[in-house]
Amino acid sequence: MESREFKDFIYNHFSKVSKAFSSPKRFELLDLLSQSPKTVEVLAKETSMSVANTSKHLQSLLESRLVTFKKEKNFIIYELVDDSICDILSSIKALTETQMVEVKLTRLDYISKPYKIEALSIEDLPTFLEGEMTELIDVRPSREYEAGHIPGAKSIPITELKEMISSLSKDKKVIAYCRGPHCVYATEAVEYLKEQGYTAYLLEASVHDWKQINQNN
Amino acid sequence: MESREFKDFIYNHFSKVSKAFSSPKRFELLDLLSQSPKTVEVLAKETSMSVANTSKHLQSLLESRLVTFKKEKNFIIYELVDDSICDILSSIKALTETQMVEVKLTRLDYISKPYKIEALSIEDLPTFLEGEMTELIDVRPSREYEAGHIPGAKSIPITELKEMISSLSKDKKVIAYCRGPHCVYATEAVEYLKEQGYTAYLLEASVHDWKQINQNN
DNA sequence: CAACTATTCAACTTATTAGTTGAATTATAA
DNA sequence: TTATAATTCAACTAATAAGTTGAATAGTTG
Repeated sequence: MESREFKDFIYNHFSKVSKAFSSPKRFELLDLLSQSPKTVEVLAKETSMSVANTSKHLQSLLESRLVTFKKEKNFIIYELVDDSICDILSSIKALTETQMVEVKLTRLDYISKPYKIEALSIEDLPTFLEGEMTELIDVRPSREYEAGHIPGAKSIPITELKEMISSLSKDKKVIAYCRGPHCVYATEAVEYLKEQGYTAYLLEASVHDWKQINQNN
Repeated sequence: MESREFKDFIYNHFSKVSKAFSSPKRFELLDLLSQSPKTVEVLAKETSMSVANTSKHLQSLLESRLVTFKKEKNFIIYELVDDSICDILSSIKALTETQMVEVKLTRLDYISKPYKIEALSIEDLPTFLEGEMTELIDVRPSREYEAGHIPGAKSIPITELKEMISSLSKDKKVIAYCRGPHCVYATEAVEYLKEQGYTAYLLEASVHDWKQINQNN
């Protein structure tokens, strides 16, 4: 094997894996799967794609070995093969925000709502949680909560916030988090909580961010 | 702005950055630039592309803001905008090797040569360097050495190894490194040194790997 | 200024990709 | 076994990307 042939071979493979991230919808699929395993149907609904097209994307992700699936009843449940994919997703997101300022601005703009929302970073969390006067809530779908959550967090899916709000005490500060800074569930939750007279904060971090920082303990 | 519209906007941008990595030649360009800034001509030669095509790829990298350039005389020198790009490159390489076994096998196969070569990992390095009986050599082009190298390493570009070999003592163990495990310069160097009767080892790591491990000191 | 060099642009061909729709497959449950 | 629900396949269209060649531009040096 010639040197050039060898290089072409390996760079072809590197780029094949990179291609998995290079379509907006496929990136979104991987991002959703980084929260928890999901069925084709759920993925199609969340990404606003046809089921057929979702399936096709999943096939291509299978081919580049970034996802696997398991069967359960007559559902096929897809999941990421490796946690390092989450790291790659978040490095690319971070790079995008630093290099393409418009993305950061759009996000901040989209998140700023009539009620001023105060955002905490993951480093602030421990000090906030000290003392019993705060409550941490995870507003993602319950499946994602079950697949992994920040210790001490209570599951209140955004879809059920209205019904479950009474379980939260107005004497406590409420901290809401969701899939990460590019997901709007937590923003919506904080907005609603403030409207209802709660003291609420946004945690701008994902479970994955939390894990990365706390992997040593 | 609607929720779907917002998602489409940000995922479009994430994928735009990812697209930079998704062509084999562009990945190779980024990989070369991760070693040191380079001119269009050098990049074209190293990747076996026409200058026009190289330029076009560089334009697209400029557009996705992964590279910048500076002018020097009538040369245009491209460089990466951010060190985090190196991290992304190496995560993708690592993921590719774990998921696509054929890549790892091909690399190991390509590297195995008539002379059995012993490969050291970056963690082994400090113990090997203790005592004055080893010599660490950097066999990349001198420009890349100048842009950054492992402390204590001596620059002996692979192209000049024949002439410079006399500067190495046969009483010392020689450790050679290059751009990383997917670059063959160090392998070729070790092979040649062994033929000439030296005790030589391959360091399977890049300067970037070294920096990552030693960033705290 | 003229000659030269490095780089980019423009026009074009070929190949690849995203997405649609409707039919086919597969597994479960009645 | 049949009906049903989940998923995939196949055929097609429209859009995008990679690469080639040759001309254009811009900056340097004699």
